[in-house]
Amino acid sequence: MEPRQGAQAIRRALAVLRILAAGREDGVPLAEVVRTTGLTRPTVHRIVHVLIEEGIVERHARTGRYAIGNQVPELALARPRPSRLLMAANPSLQRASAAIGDTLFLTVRTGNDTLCVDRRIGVYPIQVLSIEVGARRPLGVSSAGVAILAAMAAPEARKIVAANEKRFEAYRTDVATVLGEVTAARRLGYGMREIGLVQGTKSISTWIKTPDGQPAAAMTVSAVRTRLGPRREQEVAEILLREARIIEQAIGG
Amino acid sequence: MEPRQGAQAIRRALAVLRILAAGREDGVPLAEVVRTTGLTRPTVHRIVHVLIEEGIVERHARTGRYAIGNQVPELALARPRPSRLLMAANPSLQRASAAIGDTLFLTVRTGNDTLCVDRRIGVYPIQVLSIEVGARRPLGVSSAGVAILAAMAAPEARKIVAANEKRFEAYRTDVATVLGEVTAARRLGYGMREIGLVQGTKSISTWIKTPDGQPAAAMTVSAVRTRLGPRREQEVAEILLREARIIEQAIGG
DNA sequence: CGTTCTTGTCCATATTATGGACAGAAGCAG
DNA sequence: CTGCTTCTGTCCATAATATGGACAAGAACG
Repeated sequence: MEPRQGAQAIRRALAVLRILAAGREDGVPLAEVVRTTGLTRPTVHRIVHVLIEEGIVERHARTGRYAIGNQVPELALARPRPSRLLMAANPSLQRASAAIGDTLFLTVRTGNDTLCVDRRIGVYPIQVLSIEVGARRPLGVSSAGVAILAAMAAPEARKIVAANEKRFEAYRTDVATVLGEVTAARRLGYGMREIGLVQGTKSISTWIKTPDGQPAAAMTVSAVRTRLGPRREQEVAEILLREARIIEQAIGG
Repeated sequence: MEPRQGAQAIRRALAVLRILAAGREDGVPLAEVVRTTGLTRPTVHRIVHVLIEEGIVERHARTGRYAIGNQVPELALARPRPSRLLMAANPSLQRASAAIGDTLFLTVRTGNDTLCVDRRIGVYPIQVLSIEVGARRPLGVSSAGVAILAAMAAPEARKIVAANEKRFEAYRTDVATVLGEVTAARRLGYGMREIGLVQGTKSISTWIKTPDGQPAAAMTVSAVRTRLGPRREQEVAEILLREARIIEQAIGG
């Protein structure tokens, strides 16, 4: 049912946009877009430059990198802000942040990516602030991504991981490792990474499902590893799991 | 130099998105998109449904209308928030709002549209709140649009107004009327509408130019007409003009 | 129960997007 | 300087893609 045809160019343009979005403000060089999308260079070049003319993409004068343009947030203003999820999650994030004291993230799934949409800084003096709101990563490379994959049907998770294969090497991981972590997360009931994307950090993530059973988001605690021994890991996971269920209720009702 | 070819479909998809954006949360029926874009119905239908599959557009179950989807704000997160302009304008808006007491709007130009990006409610008990952040109109139908057109080179303004012709009738105006108001605004030094989009209101707008002389935004005061007699109009215009120059400095430096 | 509005689908056609091949620019090593 | 590698940009014959006329069916209205 999915593949409606007659719009290859539009789909490709969107694929390019998603890669550019992963580059945030700094953007992405053309060659990297070519590599990660698998399109040919003339095609990417054409798409990107048309999007520049349309104001959807910008090019940084100094670096030559391509980035999401002004007009995207302008289009986004058409939607109500803040989103349903952000409103529903707000009280839980506040409670959990107060109870745990380490940095808390809310991450959504968008296509084959995870996207950080909220961050709460805790009271403990050492905070892991590497991930900012807007950070976008291939599903699978962060503990949030692993949690979200773990909450999906195994075949779908495998499909996404396979689709992201080309992008994994930039994060020094691969399909097999990711699938291993996903399996582990299914057993545990939550996602976990002993070695976070930043050296010396550890992360714990619970998934949040929509009423129809699809995982839509993950709630993550990141801290320096020594703060998250086995005992505290258990405590933190319990808080996250409890709040995740509350958020699910808030979305559903 | 402008028209790079080989991406008709992408340009068309973006034209559709801009129309959908004008529909805000409620969205726009397909037939209206067809009318205002001038594309054929099969083409619009195909584009819109591909965009739905991609998560860029949503369809409201009850009404069948099409609206900007979840994924647009997600892509927008790639950019730093708030924007340069919003930061630069913030102190001026605060000062002007305090000094004037009526509702104040900051409106940018985006393509052939005006887009309200900030609104400040004043202290006076009767406020004109019809325009919300995110409201999008064809350039020319609001006093902000007239001001922005007045700040551009006349031929370019005429071109934009001509391009918007099809959309004017929905706002009960036409090309000749708009061009007349633009000429009047050039003489006055600011845009003005005795009859606002809402009955009984009056609006005054000053333009804000980027360092290269292109108008990028407008600052508008809207109030019930009786609040804006000739004398007060003069006062308000002076405040707006002063603050507009300050914002231009802040953008330039 | 015709009239007019809407949305959705088909498919032959030609317009459009594609990508191989070529080329220049910038960085680096010897 | 020259050769090597990496990047970005352009051309154009070709194949594949997007197009839109025609048809259809549902919804709202009088």
